Amino acid sequence: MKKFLIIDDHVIVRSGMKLLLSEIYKSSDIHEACDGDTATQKLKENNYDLIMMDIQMPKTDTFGLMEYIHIKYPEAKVLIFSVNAENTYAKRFMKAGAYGFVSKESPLEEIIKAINLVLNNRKYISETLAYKIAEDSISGRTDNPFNKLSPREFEIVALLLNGKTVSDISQILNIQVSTVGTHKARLFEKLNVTNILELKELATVYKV
Amino acid sequence: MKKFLIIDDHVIVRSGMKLLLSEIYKSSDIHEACDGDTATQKLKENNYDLIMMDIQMPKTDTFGLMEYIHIKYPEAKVLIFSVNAENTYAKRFMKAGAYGFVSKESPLEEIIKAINLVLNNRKYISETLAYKIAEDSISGRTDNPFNKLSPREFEIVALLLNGKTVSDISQILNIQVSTVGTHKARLFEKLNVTNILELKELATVYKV
DNA sequence: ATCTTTTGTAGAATTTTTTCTATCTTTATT
DNA sequence: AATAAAGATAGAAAAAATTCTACAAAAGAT
Repeated sequence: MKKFLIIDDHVIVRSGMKLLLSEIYKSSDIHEACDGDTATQKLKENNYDLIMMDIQMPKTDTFGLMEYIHIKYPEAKVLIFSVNAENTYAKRFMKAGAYGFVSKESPLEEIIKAINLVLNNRKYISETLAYKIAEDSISGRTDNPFNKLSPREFEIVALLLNGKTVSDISQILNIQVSTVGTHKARLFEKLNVTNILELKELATVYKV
Repeated sequence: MKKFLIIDDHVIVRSGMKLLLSEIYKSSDIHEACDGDTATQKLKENNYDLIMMDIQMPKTDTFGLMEYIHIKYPEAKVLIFSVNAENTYAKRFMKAGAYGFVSKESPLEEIIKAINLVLNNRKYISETLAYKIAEDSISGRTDNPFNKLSPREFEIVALLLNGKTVSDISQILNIQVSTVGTHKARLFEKLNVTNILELKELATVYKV
């Protein structure tokens, strides 16, 4: 009897995922969480075989959640399930302990494959992503400027790109405004942009 | 026996929606389309009681599709089902002939309510959206929100959209920073945006 | 193993932006 | 013409963001 946790803010996506999981694993116990708080609550009370998580949720710092899960429950298997383009996010989440990364655009077979692999303790990334990562690491090249960012900086760009202000971010991340300011300045420097619109444009180009 | 068409590029969303519809209408015939081409194909071959459509799909001009459906099948009832913030898109789609607009973030009850209303030939929009639209039409119609701006405000949006800061603008226009600030606040209010990224998005939608 | 660089953090000072209130002008409305 | 609404402008106060400096911890390099 498998136990699943689905973390996603859209009720329809949760339903769809639930349906899919219950079709693959006839008798399974499937829980849902619509935000980070609910998720951590559920995690405290249960022991899941697989956690499916979206990385774009309004009130939740999903990268932080990923790290938290990985530290608190090192055995947990998290399969990231996202609408975002893989390239930039995937590597980071994998590094933070995720077991796999599938796009919501993926065909059903691929999603099923990913679920099965992860349940069997194997990591999953799509072929195209694997290729990209290999390519990057062979050429030692960071052609995507966002790869130059540190984890914290990346966390902050994501929030910035989401329209969050510096003080919003300082609250979300529980750090001082000046700290956010420093990160912001450094990341603008690294990305060679001077304002949020340029940042947005760059992010669009690199499908961040 | 109801006949439904779900147009969405995410297989999981389609599944979730399918599940939901089949739960409300026990015996129903539910078709899916993952893009505009498939959708028009399906529409040619079938007569649907309700069409559920996402407005954000990679390879599809969904606004064009909406207009096409409305012209070709004036009887068709389309319920827009979107992740986008309502304010910007909803009105345009409603004007183009949609019967309703729900956000994917909406709670289940609201989604169900919308589906039932539309099936009974009644239009549906959320209360907050209705309020916004009413407010708009009371104040100053002009469906392109940028037309609501005064000449000076328009001058300032243009500069803002160009990445200029408030103090840049005060210099360029030879007016006080606080004046620019006032204009900016008023124009954000009129356009119903809260930050520069939203402004940019709105400007893109309206090809400003 | 040691030195260097990068990263995460923040206090304090400074600069910039926002907000609030208010005045005068122009443009509608009756 | 009289009155009302909308627009352009700021001063002052308050809030937010940036910059500069600094330091400890982590990661990399030699």
